[in-house]
Amino acid sequence: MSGSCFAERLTSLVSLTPAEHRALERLEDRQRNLRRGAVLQRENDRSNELYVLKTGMMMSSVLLDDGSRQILRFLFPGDMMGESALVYGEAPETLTAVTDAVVCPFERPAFATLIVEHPRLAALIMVYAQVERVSLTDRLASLGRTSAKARVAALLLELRNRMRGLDTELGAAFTLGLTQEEIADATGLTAVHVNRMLRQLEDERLIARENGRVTIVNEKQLIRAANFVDRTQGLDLGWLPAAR
Amino acid sequence: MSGSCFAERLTSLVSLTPAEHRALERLEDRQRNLRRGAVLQRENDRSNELYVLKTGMMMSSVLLDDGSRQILRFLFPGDMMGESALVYGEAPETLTAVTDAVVCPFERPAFATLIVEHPRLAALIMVYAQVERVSLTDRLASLGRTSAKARVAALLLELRNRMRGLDTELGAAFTLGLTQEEIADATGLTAVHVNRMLRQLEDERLIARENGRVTIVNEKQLIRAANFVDRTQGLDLGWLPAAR
DNA sequence: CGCAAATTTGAACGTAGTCAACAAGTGTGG
DNA sequence: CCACACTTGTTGACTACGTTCAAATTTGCG
Repeated sequence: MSGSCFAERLTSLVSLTPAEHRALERLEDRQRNLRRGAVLQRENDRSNELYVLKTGMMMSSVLLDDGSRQILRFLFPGDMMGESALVYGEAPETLTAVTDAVVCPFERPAFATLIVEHPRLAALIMVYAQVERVSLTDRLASLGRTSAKARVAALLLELRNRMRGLDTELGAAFTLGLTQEEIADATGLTAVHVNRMLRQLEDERLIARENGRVTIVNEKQLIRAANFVDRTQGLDLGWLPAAR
Repeated sequence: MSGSCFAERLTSLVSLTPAEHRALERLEDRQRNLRRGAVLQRENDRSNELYVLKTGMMMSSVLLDDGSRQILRFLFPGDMMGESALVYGEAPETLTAVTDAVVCPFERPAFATLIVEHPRLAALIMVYAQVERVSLTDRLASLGRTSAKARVAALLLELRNRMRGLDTELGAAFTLGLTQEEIADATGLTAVHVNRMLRQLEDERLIARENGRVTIVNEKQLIRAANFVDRTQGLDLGWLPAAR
């Protein structure tokens, strides 16, 4: 087993060569611990580093000038963060720890070296960027064209599926780890309305709740209510270049 | 001047070597013409090809099962399309010609060859993927957290800026080339309400309209009304690997 | 235990959607 | 050349989904 979280993520798609493992481990030779609520990168601040999330959950968000917040994405162990440092001198988004977390920062030149020496890893990074892009477009369609109930249901399903990607034991019950206000900022709703939608989903026996724990009671119906599309199937990586 | 549209786009960031030019030209050795409304790639269809848009305007969209549509992105000459074929066996989105258009299709192995032989081009492709991702997150925040008026205003500004990227002569007036229904599907609104918002922007002297032509009358105020962030400034590509 | 944060619920309000009718523009075939 | 169908744009009246505001209750934490 490699010491690299990012490598571990990639091995779910292809098995890596020893040289590739070593290259990825170099990205994670430093660590930084974050407390819940800590800000790793702030919008409009100078940004030179990228990160791999090692443990915990984080989120990326933007703040509008009326003070409202839009959560763009939730991040889990093995996710790469802060790629916008590859493009923008100033960060376009804020990275915040949702739970206590451990991240591995690395510099842009290290990234450049990686893609020169390991073109297959470059390709795999592009693959993950695409997966993330499609997830963003699914959320865009959710915000643009579905009801409040559907958006909340879709978020629950997305988070459950992502958590199951890390812990295949995970069943129908899981701990959200988000406040209703955070759910609201992710779905483009108000906390009050999120509360009503959760209650409605509960009344309809699609989910159950105790404290922060959510149980998906009727997954089929929840998927329908959410307009949810599962993107974890049907990946096709036949075109990848040879490994080094 | 290179024959490649994509190369032309990249040269606005860095100047390319002759070898890089040649490599990009190979991606565009075939052409296909599309009529307005033609579908290049349909959601859930098998997808093996990628494309570079040569002339015209296209869009990518998804269809929800209640029949509503969300437009994800508008595409302009030099944009790469269909990158999801790098990941998914079935296309997650539909590609449609908004105007008559010319596209250059190429196969996934050609893409693999490109990034192996030209790591700096791989890096530049990642850079553009990031720019596109940030544009998507801006739209996500727009749909999630801003008013109908702001969303319409933001779309007008975004399209104008993208068109100006191609034609630096372009002033305050430009031809939208979209129906109000298409604006609605891009902003998550109804065509009726888009009409009202355009009228309101006109009544407030932020824009003017005759036929399909829009003139930005008061850009400063329009930017404020739209909560618009211009991302064309502040790019930083100092980390790029050496060219081959 | 005591306090702050988070959740829950109700009532009133407002933004955007729905439905319907009409006008203007566009292309087609008789 | 005009009649016709069809798409797009425009406007009004009504509806409904989600927001706002306020207050009570529960939960978690020092």
